[in-house]
Amino acid sequence: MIRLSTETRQAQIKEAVLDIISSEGLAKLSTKNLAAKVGVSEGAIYRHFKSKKVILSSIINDVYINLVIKQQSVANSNLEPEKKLFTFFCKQIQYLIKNKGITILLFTEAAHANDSKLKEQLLKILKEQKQLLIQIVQEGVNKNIWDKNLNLNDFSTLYMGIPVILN
Amino acid sequence: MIRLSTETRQAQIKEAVLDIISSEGLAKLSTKNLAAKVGVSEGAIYRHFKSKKVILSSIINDVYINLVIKQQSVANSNLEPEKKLFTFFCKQIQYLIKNKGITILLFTEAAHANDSKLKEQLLKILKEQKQLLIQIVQEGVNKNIWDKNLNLNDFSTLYMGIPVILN
DNA sequence: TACCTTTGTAAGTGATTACTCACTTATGTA
DNA sequence: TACATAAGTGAGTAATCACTTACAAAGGTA
Repeated sequence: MIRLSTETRQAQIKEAVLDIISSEGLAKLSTKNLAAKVGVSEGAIYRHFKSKKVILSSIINDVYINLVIKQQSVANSNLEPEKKLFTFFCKQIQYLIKNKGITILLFTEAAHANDSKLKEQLLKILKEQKQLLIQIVQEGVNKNIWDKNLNLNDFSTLYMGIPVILN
Repeated sequence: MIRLSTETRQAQIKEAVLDIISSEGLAKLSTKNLAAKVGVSEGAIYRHFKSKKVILSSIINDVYINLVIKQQSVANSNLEPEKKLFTFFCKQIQYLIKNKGITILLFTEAAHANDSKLKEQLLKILKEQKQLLIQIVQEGVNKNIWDKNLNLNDFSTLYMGIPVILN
């Protein structure tokens, strides 16, 4: 049997989770199916993650690190607001396309609402993104690029929904 | 024991399904939990529905009858396009608010993608709604109320997503 | 009253779930 | 080479899943 480090296996497992979700649906995400996809026994999964929930939690945390942090640097950059908004949006779309299973995971897991910890993680990401959007739009309004009467909050909410609709 | 007609029980069961989904989440929608909510034994559920899938299918069919049919009559009415669009939108929002569990059911069931029959039913509803929207917007464009350069398809897709975002 | 259909229940069914455990084996280090 | 540790396995676990079945009893009809 091939033996790999915990770090490698964790990455493989998380990749397999998104693979299963996007190709077979969330309902097929059983530990048995997951282990088969990775090519190890079910027990091996539990060598690298404490529970199934922790795997999902770790994936959501990756979203924060790989997407939201980048979006933060865009929002705080020296770019013009219009360019910022465009880049912000592109980063989101690119990320969701590159990690197809994530949208399903984020929104159906929120709907299931079993685990409050996962839900909190999700809300943290959405709140952070919305705050960044408001920040960008506010800057644009201050620079007279966009209409003063624009409702920051509503606009940002709408803007965040677009990737979901597309999905 | 109290005995009620199949029609009454079916309505009770469907109501209980939406109740559980909106208050506890889709994952808690087990036949055991459902039976408890209705106040009968698990076996009684199967007196009135052949399977769990059939219950969900019946609920989705109700959406078609109670929402889409009404939206059809709005689209085909003598109202002005602007008024039509507004009424169409209101009907949708009102319905989703009144039946809170339905949005979750529709979109997470589509994400789970277990059952192709349910998925077909969903797509039929979405297609029908989109077609009605295109019809309304086309009429508005023809009457020079809205810009000719409006992309009918994209606009309709966006418009349909709004209730989802709000939800 | 006799009888049939419908609605109900209690106690199951096998399948699947997430997860555990005793045990084996590979690997880096002293 | 010896050994501790980390990685992996196979066969379990109890719990839960959707669903079934044998039987009881309510209610309408003759």
